[in-house]
Amino acid sequence: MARKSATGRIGIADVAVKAGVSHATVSRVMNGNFTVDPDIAARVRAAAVELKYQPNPVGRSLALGKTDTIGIVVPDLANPTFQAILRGLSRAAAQDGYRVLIADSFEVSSEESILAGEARRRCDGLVLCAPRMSDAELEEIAPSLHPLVLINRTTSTKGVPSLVVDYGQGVQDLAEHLAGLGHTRLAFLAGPPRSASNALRLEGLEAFKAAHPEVDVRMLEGGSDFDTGHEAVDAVLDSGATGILAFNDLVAMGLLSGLHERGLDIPGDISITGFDDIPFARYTTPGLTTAAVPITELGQEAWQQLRALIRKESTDTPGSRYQPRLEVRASTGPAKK
Amino acid sequence: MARKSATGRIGIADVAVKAGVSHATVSRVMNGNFTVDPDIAARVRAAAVELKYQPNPVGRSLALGKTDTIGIVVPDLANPTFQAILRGLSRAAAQDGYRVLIADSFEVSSEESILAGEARRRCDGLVLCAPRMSDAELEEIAPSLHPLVLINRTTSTKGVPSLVVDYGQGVQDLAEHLAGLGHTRLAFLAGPPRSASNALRLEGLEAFKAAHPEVDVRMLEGGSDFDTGHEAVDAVLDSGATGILAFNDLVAMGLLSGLHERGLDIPGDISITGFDDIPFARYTTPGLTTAAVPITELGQEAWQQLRALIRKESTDTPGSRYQPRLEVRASTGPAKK
DNA sequence: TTGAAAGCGCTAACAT
DNA sequence: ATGTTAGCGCTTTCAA
Repeated sequence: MARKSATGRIGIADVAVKAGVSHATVSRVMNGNFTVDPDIAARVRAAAVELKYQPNPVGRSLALGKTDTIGIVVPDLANPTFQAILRGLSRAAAQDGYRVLIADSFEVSSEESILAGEARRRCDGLVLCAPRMSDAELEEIAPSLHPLVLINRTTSTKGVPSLVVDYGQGVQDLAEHLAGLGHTRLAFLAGPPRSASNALRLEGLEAFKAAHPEVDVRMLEGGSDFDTGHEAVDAVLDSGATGILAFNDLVAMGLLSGLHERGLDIPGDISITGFDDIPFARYTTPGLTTAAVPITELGQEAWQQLRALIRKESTDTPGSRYQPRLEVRASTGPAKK
Repeated sequence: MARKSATGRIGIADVAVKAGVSHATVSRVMNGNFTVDPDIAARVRAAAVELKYQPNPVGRSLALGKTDTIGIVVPDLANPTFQAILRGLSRAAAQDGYRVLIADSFEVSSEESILAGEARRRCDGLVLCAPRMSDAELEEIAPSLHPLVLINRTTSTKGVPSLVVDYGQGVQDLAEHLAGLGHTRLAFLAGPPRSASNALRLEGLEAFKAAHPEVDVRMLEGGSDFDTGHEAVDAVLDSGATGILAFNDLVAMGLLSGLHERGLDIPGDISITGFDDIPFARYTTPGLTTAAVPITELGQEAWQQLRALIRKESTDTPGSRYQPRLEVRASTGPAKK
């Protein structure tokens, strides 16, 4: 047996012995260094194949100071939006030979900075997805997280690109759509209080209210998942609103289900809008009117930005802004007279 | 500034200098070794805090021979089933201080063993999710992947627990349900050819056919995603079947949508069943009859098994078998006369 | 072209 | 109780 190293696995030393060279030479061959004599290189390669030798990435990482891994921290892995971002990120990173380490904060904002720090130390860069932490906290830890890319959040820290979706515009478009259908009493079923994208939606609604003083817009507390919508039925009915802007598609779907259980007709009695246009939004009953966000692209773009930072190529890219697209389906209709 | 180490980050040596002790003592303090004098320990801790020192996990991993990270390789990160498994796994592992590295093979079976090997080398253990590779290949690489847990796949290699869903029984239950509604012409819209869970479904259908010679069961080629179902409309109509067993919920939803576009009534004209009971299955039009799989539990259980292997606690756990539960909704109804 | 040796940041056995 | 030293597995200077 050729198992010599302490870990019990085949190490570079085993190959060196088998090929009758120093481990430095094995390293050169494994890394495609052409200063090695072809014959010796062949011998080394043969030995490596025979022993099924694969370099230990941890040793490599320590020597090279890089891990070829990036981290992503998300508030909730159950959320299709974050799943899509993760997918886009993973796919793009894989094409450049990078792997992705995930960290789910389960919406516990106090855990985020710890998770982010831990993930970052194991990785070459980090994507922070819709962090719930305060601006102050974000600003404090951002420098120690560099290279860092932010999604749906901005910071004044230099060199941290932000990819943000213009939720404010999206929600305005949806509200305009409802107003255009004759709705004069709207209600916004809000998202997690610490969510920056929720704050952007609120800003958008303020702009809408300013432009449409004739429309009454109520604010309802909420969350980001299906249950939130389902549990909001009473609050929605009490509000007397005929057009409901749900925080996102999941909340809208929960609400839809809850209202159906009460025997209400959508959109006959009440119109509902979502946000995100997750793949399932078109298969609800009725299909969900929503604002479509090119979310997988966002994950890909996050990698592009992060890669540039890792390669120290850019310091000047502030990030990108994405415009949602109004997607009208059957969950919205004319207001009841 | 206290930045001495080559990487530019604060290292154990910086803390040692600041506290006026050796780096070994710093290591002891950081690892909670009580043989250190309380006063000195306090001094070290103060220095660590002041310098914002955090041990480098790569150095630690190399010294300890463990990474506190596990890997998971999935055939398709866009598939809600694998997302749910990932979520359950990540959540359970996080509670024990482990992180998860993901690898998406994008249904390219030839990539799987490479991805698995790479992931495994960076991690302390691996979860291989519904691998598409051949039995021979799986058996060949399984030993080098240990500690390894398999999901929806079995192998004869010893010490590799398998968590499998009894898709055969589930599909039988669904077929029985359709037969009970009077359907005598069924069609199975199959999954990816290399999918072991597809093979299990086929076995289940054989058992069903043996028990119900009066029922005709056609086999249709397919896949695992929404598009597969959508594109199968012609094949489904040509088959003349009135009861369609889709490979999973996604395929069923795609088919549902395609049939609606052709003006067919579900379940009036054709009954459809899915598989998995993903969260969205109840929000389609009509709600999808399906076989519910406790998928998040599966991810959790995968971690329990993997943890036992990592801790070398078990060699005798063969794994677990999960029974799907028939979930009757509105997408199935009496056969047309 | 190759080997010896240093070093990546850390832990742990050993010595004091 | 603490410091010195030897690894962990690898890459990379520096000599030869």
